[in-house]
Amino acid sequence: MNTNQKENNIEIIKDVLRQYLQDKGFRNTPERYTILEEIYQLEHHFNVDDLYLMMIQKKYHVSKATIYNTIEIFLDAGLIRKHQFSEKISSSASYEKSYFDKQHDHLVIYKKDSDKEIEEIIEFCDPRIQGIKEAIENAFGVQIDSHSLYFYGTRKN
Amino acid sequence: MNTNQKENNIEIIKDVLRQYLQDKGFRNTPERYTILEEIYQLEHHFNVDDLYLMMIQKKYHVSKATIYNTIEIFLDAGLIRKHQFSEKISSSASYEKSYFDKQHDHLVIYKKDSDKEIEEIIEFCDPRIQGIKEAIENAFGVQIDSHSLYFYGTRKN
DNA sequence: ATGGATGCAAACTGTTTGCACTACT
DNA sequence: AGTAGTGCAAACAGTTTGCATCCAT
Repeated sequence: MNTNQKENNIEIIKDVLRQYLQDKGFRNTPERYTILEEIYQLEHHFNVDDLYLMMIQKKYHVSKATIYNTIEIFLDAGLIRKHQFSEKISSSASYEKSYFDKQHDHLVIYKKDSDKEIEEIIEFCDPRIQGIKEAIENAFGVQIDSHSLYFYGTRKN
Repeated sequence: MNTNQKENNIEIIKDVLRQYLQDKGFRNTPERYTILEEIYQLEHHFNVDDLYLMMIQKKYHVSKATIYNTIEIFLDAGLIRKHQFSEKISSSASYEKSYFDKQHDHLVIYKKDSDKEIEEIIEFCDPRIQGIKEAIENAFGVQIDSHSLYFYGTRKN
């Protein structure tokens, strides 16, 4: 993807946000667009602190409260996804931009003999999960809106 | 399952713990067995606070620190499993006894229009997940030790 | 007797909240 | 002008940690 396409994509994304804010009757604050831009420049997962520090470095004036608030909005708008990679409950949530990606799941690879230190996170997409989803919907009479699937393992030597 | 079988099961479980503690060179403290008994009397998911309050009510003298410590041991011994049902990161972890169960996954049903208030948690077991697991193992050259799969949805009306 | 395990309380961390101020609409 | 949204700091909740004491080995 070249630079022009990226710039173009950012505009699309901003339009999505603009539309969403309008539909919900929320305000068009500059902070929301700035945070969105930052997120869509990231290629990998990030957490709130990463994002906050990045923005401080770039001399943007945003508070963590606003980042948390904004992230809620982006989640609801479908612009980002939330993950909890570490099994440690007190570790922070991770996020990733989601608008241009298809839904995918994650393989968490731990370092060997390291008590759950994460070595790498690989994304994958197996269509069979759709079959399971439909089976569950039928079996229990529910409408499934989302799922999360994580595999945890270590590298074979 | 009748009462005799249950009592029998508890003895089996205690033996598993005894063996585990011995193998690891950990001590046979009464607290560990008491907490194990309490957990294995529970039919549903529980969190640390539930367990702590239950034990206080029954006049056992255990601290939360010990419960947290003990739960780590039980997890490692495979006697319990850990879950994070709520997508809210700051909500507590849930646990369940695991020794006699087969691995299963969870369907989290939210109350309609309730911003993620949980109505019910249903367990299911779809063998297709094994196929996905094996595909991932082969595709990425990893050994998968565990997985977690959650579906999130609402009841159909 | 020795040091692993416990109880207690204080510390910690990620997230949430209250409040005064700002700036969209 | 009115109020949603912001920044800041304090509060919060679940979990972890430090330390004195206890007890399994």
